[in-house]
Amino acid sequence: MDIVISNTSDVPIYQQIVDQIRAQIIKGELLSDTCLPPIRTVASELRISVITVKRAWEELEHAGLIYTMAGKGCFVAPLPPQALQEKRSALVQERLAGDMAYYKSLGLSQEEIIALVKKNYED
Amino acid sequence: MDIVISNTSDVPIYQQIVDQIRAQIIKGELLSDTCLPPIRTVASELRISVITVKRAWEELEHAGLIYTMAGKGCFVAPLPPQALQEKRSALVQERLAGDMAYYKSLGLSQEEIIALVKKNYED
Amino acid sequence: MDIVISNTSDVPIYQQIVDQIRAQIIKGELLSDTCLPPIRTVASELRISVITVKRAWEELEHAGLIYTMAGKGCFVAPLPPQALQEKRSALVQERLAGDMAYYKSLGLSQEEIIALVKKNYED
Amino acid sequence: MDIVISNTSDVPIYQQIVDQIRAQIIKGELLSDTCLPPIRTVASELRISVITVKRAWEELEHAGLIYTMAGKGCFVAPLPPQALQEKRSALVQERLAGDMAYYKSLGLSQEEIIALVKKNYED
DNA sequence: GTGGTCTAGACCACC
DNA sequence: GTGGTCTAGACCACG
Repeated sequence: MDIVISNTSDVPIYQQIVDQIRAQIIKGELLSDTCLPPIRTVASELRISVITVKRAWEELEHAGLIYTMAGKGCFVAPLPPQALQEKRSALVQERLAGDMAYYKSLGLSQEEIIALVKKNYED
Repeated sequence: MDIVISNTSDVPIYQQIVDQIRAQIIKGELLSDTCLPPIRTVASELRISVITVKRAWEELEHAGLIYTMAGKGCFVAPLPPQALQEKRSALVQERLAGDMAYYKSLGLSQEEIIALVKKNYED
Repeated sequence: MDIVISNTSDVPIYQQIVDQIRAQIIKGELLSDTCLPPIRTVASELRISVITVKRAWEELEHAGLIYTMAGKGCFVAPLPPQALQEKRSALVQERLAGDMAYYKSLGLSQEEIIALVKKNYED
Repeated sequence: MDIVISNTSDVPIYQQIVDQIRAQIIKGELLSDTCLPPIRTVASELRISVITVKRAWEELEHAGLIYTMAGKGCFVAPLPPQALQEKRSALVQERLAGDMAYYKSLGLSQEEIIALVKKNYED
């Protein structure tokens, strides 16, 4: 598990975990039916509460990205590449809408946004 | 005052107000030393508590965008265009950093992001 | 009348006026029985409300520094030099107590305070 | 928490709290990453509203002296001694300017002020 | 358990 | 009329 969390961020810890696991699944870094580590292990490695990890796992299960087998553990859901692409698009689209509204509210033109993207993408 | 708030948004009401007033000041729609409407008026128009409006006004004052004259009202701070530009850039830069990190974590290339911006800017 | 007021200060305008007139009387710059200018004149010169000036005059009268003759105007009270000295001492003493408490609460030694006074007196 | 508040003072309660906590941090009596007591606890001990304590905490956070971890509590910010010194100097300098202006307006010489400081420091 | 937000209502000081 | 402060109480999210 490659997860990095920030205690000072305003994003809830469970959300940070969800975001990272989800991204790994969508990008194919976590393959179907791969077994996720036990929540206690993750909790101790990240030095956070088991409850928080459980909350993240629940969100992922609810999103259909993982499934639970009682007593055995949690596994990456068997999703076809197409389904992963759709989920990715949905996430991107959702975020993009808010972003465009924000930048436009500050008076940025399309060209300015693109210029900024080019300038800041590598950081 | 052109303010629109959403009770269902996960963004706090006072923050929505801050964002909109700030944008109007930065874009020059609200000129220096313009008197803002009394907090009670705004509160009744938006059908929210006076306290919530006051909270927004406080944030704006703390950010140096407005100043208060007790007993008289609140006014747009006299900021030179350059200062407004700097504030705008700071806001954009701050948001952009998080955005780029998010899109890159989902595996989007620079070209994909730009294509999406072009496609969704007008909505 | 040599009065300068600041609208942005957190000190109430009427208080600013009181402070300055009081200082002038105590220092002997305004002599006994001198007639103060009409409140309307002061108000228009300072571009403030008549009510505010009246409030200041009331405070000064209450402090025994001026007296009012209905229909004629307000005059500097005839106070012996000794009384003025006492008032000055009282004002100084009152302020000094708060100041010492503040500086001590921040951990400044007597020597540090004196050094700062020497350094900043001329500004 | 060593906090003493006065209901009769003209200084707002939340400001009294801010002043005292700030002084304790600046003087090193509250060390970095120390967990402050929950706002509800402080409120009940001081017999004031939770809101008032929260207001004080907010000011301290805005000043960079403490940081908040939602759901966990508030902690003293990890500031190097140098930063604390700078904050102390800033506070002192700000107050000193007003003090010097006040004393000079009453006609006190530098020597008189120093004499008064020596005389009243111990009280 | 913690803090974050919002509400309704009150009292005060200043203009 | 204005804003400044404080109160009591509620609901929510996070851990």
